[in-house]
Amino acid sequence: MTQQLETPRRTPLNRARVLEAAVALADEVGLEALSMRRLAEALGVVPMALYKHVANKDELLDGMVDVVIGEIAPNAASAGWKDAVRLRVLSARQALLRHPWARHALETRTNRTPAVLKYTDEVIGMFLAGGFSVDLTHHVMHALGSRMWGFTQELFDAAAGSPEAVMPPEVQAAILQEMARRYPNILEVARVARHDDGSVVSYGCDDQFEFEFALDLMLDGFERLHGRDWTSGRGQ
Amino acid sequence: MTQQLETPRRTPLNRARVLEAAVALADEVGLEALSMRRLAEALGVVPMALYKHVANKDELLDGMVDVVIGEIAPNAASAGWKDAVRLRVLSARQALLRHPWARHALETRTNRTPAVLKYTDEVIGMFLAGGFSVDLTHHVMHALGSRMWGFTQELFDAAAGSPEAVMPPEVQAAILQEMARRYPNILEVARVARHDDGSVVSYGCDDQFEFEFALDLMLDGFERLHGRDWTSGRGQ
DNA sequence: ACGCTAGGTGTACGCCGTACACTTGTCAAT
DNA sequence: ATTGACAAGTGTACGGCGTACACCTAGCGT
Repeated sequence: MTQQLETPRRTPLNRARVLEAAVALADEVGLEALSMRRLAEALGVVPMALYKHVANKDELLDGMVDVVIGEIAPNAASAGWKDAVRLRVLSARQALLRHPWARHALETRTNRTPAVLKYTDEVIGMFLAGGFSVDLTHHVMHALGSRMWGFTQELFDAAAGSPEAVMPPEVQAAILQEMARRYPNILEVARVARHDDGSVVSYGCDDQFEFEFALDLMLDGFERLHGRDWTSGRGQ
Repeated sequence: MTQQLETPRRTPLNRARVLEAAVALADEVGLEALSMRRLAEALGVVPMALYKHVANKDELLDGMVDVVIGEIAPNAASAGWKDAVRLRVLSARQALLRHPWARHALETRTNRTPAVLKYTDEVIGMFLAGGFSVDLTHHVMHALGSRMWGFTQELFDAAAGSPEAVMPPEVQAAILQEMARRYPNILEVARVARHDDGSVVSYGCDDQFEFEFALDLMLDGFERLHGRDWTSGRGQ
């Protein structure tokens, strides 16, 4: 009776619901804080119940990646290969931006899930459809690398800014001075990247701009190679 | 007395020895298998002893990354920015290839250790010394991204090959056929990438070639932009 | 001779993933 | 109506993890 009130016979879990909840939880608390126990709790269920729907945590993560990839807009039949790839990659980027943990998950896993293969296959298909040789396409795909998914390492960002705001100003200034002495080039670049070049705060790169800059650089390079019928001399 | 025989007053640990041992252990067993407990055991010491030399595991990993970066050849005063960057990056690649776990560690950490900053600063310095504007250098560094460290995502590799060798041939063939149906483009590219186009085995991309291909593509792009005094219209 | 300190120890806590044995609710076949 | 197979969820337990905290102890400067 109490049971009837509290849990009116929960509609049973299934793999899709588990994955969906995992994605939502990861969105909320991050990938590191996502544990089987915590996910189970969020679903109002005991941890081991999850194992009836996913084999283990690795498989859960693979499934989560597949969910995100499923959000990438399908291939719009577009004019040329260049626009087609560009649009697709930028769409992938949007999907990955909605799920900040997905980037890391994609990097980490050994990813050969159907969704990953399907997306990869489609991107390759765009180059081939654009008249690229199989050989060039192969190298192009390597060069594209993770940019295919709409992300790049951000090893660089916030290298200088956001000094946690807790330090008294004179300490901040001292640190900045020390950094300027040791890493003058970083600071010079950071100063330009900062749109208002006044204070220490508000470091900001326009990530979208940077991403498109790099993507277009590559696509232009591909176009040039394709135009001159480049070949590696090792294909075929 | 027994103690004297077994442990003749071990020379005391220090941070450098801990990091060195951690690097060696990670080289041997991989990053996931590297635990504080296991590292302590390898050093013949109790786990908590490590905490006298590193603050915690994160700091240990940062230190390990610094060790690897320390192995990158110093900046050879070279003719032009292009060769200088090229050599430096390829040297970084060599260092990272010696320590397969380092790539992942670099991606994962929030890396602002002195070694990371120093290397970054030096790479930036090469572009500036080559006459690049600060603005262009900034975008170029973003575009370079993790390639600066000599690696790229290998999301692609071994996508088809190495079917674990345990399956009977007819199962392998069936799988291959199913893959050919669903992912025809991947398979076509993989077939060319495989140097002997005969059997299923021996999938092999020349990673070094692929890396240099992509690196040169970017460097050429940078050169072209620099040559025409490209500006983002947002710098300065 | 003494006490400070750096380096190493031992115990313990709360997390984690998950193996394994169990209950329970559902429904088809009898 | 009874049964029994099966899918879904439970409970307990194990070994591993990072690390807080109190403790010991050797060696050194005084």
